[in-house]
Amino acid sequence: MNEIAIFKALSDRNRLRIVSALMKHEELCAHQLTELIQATGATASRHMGVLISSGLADSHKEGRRVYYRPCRGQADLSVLIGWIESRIDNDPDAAFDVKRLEEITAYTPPAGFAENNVAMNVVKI
Amino acid sequence: MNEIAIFKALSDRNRLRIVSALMKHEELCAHQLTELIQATGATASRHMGVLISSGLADSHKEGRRVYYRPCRGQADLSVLIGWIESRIDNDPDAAFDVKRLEEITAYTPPAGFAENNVAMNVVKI
DNA sequence: TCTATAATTGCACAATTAGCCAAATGATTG
DNA sequence: CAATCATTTGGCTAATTGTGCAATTATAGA
Repeated sequence: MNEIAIFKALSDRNRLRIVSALMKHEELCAHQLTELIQATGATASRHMGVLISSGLADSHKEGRRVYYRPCRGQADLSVLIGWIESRIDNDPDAAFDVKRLEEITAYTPPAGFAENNVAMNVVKI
Repeated sequence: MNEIAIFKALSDRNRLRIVSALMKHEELCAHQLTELIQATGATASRHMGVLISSGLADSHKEGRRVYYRPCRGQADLSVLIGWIESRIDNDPDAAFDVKRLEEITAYTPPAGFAENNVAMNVVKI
């Protein structure tokens, strides 16, 4: 709907990392995204709010977790998403995120075991 | 090169108007862009600086005027530009700008006649 | 119900940004 | 040269934004 809101949403490094992550994994919970960008849950939550209100992501709640997905429903966005994807593929920083995200998602702890989440012990950047 | 800089550049209403204008006219001078966005020359100049350093526009000087062009050279950008174009086509606000830009370019005054530029007397929004 | 976990919201703060005015820089013409 | 025009840059302000901490809401389990 609003191009400016979309560009604004994509113009922050952490939000762009999140969008890229969602393009690869189709579904990630707030906690995983928080780990990815290495910020507080509050910050990640606010970033997700921006992505949702610009139409770039959707969320749904399952138990006490909130899961996010890319908003692929909108055909309008597919060209833009495709462009980002092609750029990301040549970006070494993004490659590092992809690897890290695999570690994060490899062991997604059941609710209530965040402290034992091995992904949390991965070296911080 | 840098997606974030590109999105940041595009996330401002006036810069998006300028980019859209450059897509339609291929070459516009600073004064024309200043009129389009109805700001001071200083403001327009800074916007152009952002667009140039993000790789979205080029400039070249002719006499005392500076002309700007979309940076179509980069094949990387064509998909993104195409997406913007398709969105703009359905935007009534953008349609108004197109009309107005035709008035502005209809009579491009020779250097030294800015005060008599009929386009300057067009109703301000 | 009480406790632990997950996410969001209120508040504060630092950093960035869009905008203007005024001064400076370039370029043309008398 | 001096004057004029076109654009850029310096300095400032108001508004926005990204972030963390602390408090709050919501959910699940003992």
